[in-house]
Amino acid sequence: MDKIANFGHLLKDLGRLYARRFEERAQALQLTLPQCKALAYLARNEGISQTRLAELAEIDPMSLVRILDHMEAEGWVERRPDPKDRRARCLYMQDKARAIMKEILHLAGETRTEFLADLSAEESGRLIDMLERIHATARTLAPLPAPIPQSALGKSSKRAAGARDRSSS
Amino acid sequence: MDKIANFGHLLKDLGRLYARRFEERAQALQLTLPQCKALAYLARNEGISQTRLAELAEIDPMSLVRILDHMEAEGWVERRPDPKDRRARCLYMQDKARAIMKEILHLAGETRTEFLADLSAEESGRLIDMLERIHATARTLAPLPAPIPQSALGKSSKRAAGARDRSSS
DNA sequence: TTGATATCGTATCAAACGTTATAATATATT
DNA sequence: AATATATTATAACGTTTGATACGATATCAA
Repeated sequence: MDKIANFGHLLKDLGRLYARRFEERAQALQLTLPQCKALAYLARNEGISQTRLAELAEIDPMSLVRILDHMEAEGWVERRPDPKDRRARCLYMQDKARAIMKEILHLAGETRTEFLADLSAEESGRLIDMLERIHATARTLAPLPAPIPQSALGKSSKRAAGARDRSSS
Repeated sequence: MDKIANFGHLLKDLGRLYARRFEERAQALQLTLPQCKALAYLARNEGISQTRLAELAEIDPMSLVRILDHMEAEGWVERRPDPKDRRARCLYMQDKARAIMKEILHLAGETRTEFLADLSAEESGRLIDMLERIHATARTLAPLPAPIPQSALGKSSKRAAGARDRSSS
């Protein structure tokens, strides 16, 4: 009936359920979905910097820091100083991580299959294709003028950019 | 290439972008997407309890409490004691909220249109239909045995159900 | 060189989310 | 009626997430 406001929630909720399900399967590995994602990209690009990995995997750099903090502490990955740039770190997988990459891909596949069970292979393909198209569209939207009704200058009164509620299911 | 682990992130990220975009549009109203969602369901069911609204809108009851706290403080909704059950509260919209329901639906429509711009009307319909099917599938998955490797009884050592990282983009 | 600006990684802080626990009240059972 | 159980709403807590700011280093311009 009011699918209108629901479109966004549908996406978000599905993302949440997918992550939860994947992590249920991966609990033996003690790895979260974002961690596995970072690992998957790192596997194909060992030696890159955090910034680069963040770009490739489209993970917020600050989030990546935290992901790596945990994975480093658990011995999955290693941060080595970059000999060319003392600011940067080069990222490497530990053997422990290499050993389970196949398992991770397997779990991801299982989870995806489970979610797409009701769709034909063709539908699944179209779905992912459409989602990617929307994502591309969505990522190029950022601007949007920002009204600024009346209090244009000087006045720094009222609710500037305040703190509102953002709760959800 | 590794769309595998990406499926979940795609959904989650789209949900995030959608909410952000909607809230950009709705900033004049100072309402978040979840708040608008709650309002939309309440509009069609004034007088219901929080539990009921949480069910209808599929919002976690605890989250709904917080959403209502804010909306009540801002004068959008009202919590009245239920004469039949002193535990419960009956929810009502304030005139202030009634006045902007159309606007909310309009903003939601705009946002949705914007996101689905690259898809034909038919594709959009199929997309939402598929997402809903997946959602239905996903919601019935909860169980999954939970391994419990060896330390079955007594032993409450090591990582019980600990705190892992969960960062993301 | 020196100084301005950009970049890399991280700390910090607030908002949001989820889980579990709890007070008050209602319902069911004996 | 008396007791046990369930339900409604909320509190309290810990974790996660996002935004901003910062220190260190690199790069560019003069």
